[in-house]
Amino acid sequence: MRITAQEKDATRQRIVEAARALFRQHGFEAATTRQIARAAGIATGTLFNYFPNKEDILGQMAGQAFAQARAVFAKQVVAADLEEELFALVAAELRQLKPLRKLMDGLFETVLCPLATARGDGAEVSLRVAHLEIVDSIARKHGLPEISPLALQIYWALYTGVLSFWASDTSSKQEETLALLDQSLHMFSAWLRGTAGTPQ
Amino acid sequence: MRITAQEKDATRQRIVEAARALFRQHGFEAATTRQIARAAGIATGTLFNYFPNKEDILGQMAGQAFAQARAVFAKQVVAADLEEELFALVAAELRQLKPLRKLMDGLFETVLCPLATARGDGAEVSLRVAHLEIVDSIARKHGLPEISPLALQIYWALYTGVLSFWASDTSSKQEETLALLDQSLHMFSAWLRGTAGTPQ
DNA sequence: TTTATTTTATGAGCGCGCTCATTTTACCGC
DNA sequence: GCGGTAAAATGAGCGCGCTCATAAAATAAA
Repeated sequence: MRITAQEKDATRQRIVEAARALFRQHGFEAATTRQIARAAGIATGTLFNYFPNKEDILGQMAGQAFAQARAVFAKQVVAADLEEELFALVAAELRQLKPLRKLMDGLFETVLCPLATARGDGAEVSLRVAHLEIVDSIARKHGLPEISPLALQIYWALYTGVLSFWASDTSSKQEETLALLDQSLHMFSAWLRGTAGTPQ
Repeated sequence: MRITAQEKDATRQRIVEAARALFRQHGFEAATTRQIARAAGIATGTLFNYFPNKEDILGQMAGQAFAQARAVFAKQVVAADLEEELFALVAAELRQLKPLRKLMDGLFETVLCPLATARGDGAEVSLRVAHLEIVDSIARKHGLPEISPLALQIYWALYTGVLSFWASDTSSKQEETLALLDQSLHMFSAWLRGTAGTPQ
């Protein structure tokens, strides 16, 4: 029973869309994998042939949003300095993630949790690594030598801090999140400039 | 069946000690509430008369460690500046938390997760609020006007970043964590000084 | 076409955290 | 002592995420 790649992808996407609807309606925790499977027209067990666990379904949705954000970001005008460009990057991500905002708690448990450092389970790492690679490339473009692992660690802490604040930011246009992001990046890039010359 | 407060406390502590042993032996996830209850000499259901959920048992253990750390910190010599004093505070916490280091993943899911901001479920908030209150009092003691909610948000992001890095820091004396803490606090306090005079 | 082989789908079943109707226990006034 | 009462303990049971032995389906070999 060999099946074409497109058929598999179609099923995967059916699962994701079924999950999207149920997550929106009931929330991440309350929506059950049995419901999702039923809505996607497959058996419960089959769902786990396509995704290793429930959280990775949400991870897939988030991954698509992040990919979209990167695409949007890639073709927009280059900002003047590092700080502004990082701001634009994260702002683009938030814009794409907006429909998933209320589901972010489901993502923080493993995919975006700061602990995602060293366990290397797959999706969680790829989201982190993918983002940090862009950050690194932006920094390089602005003439910074190389961002140390420690600096990336600090950046990631601030980044997840912004995301988690945003997840429960109910202000109309998320101005509070943008203020937090602005200040975080301001502090970070000032610190980066300050330690650029020092050894390590 | 009225029971004295000390009897309740004794049972609570028996549960915590049983859980401590089983968590250490099997890890947080693998140790089951049935095992813990059996080891503590009570029925499964009874356990949930003493703790609302499994994670709060670990939360209790962590809470005791944090309280101990605060006690140690309170009676040590005052550091010269804000940065050093915050460093001493967190270092004291890490020292007390050391036996729980491998269990930290169980704590990050809700108790220490950056999301703990606005949900206000109890233990998670009290750990956060308790720590931030000490930070605030230290800052005041060093003549800083008042730490804005935004600044506290940034501090908490950095703090949880340090804790989560530490949770999987296998270097012998956690030097890498201490370096991260040092740099994080250096950046934060420099930023604090820089924005102290500016309007918000 | 028939048989063998491999891939995919299936859903009963497992152990989990946790609940709740019921039973047991400790204390009161008499 | 002895019911009455309220607090606390109990464990069968629930629904969950997830597994895995089995069935079904698709291809390859004959």
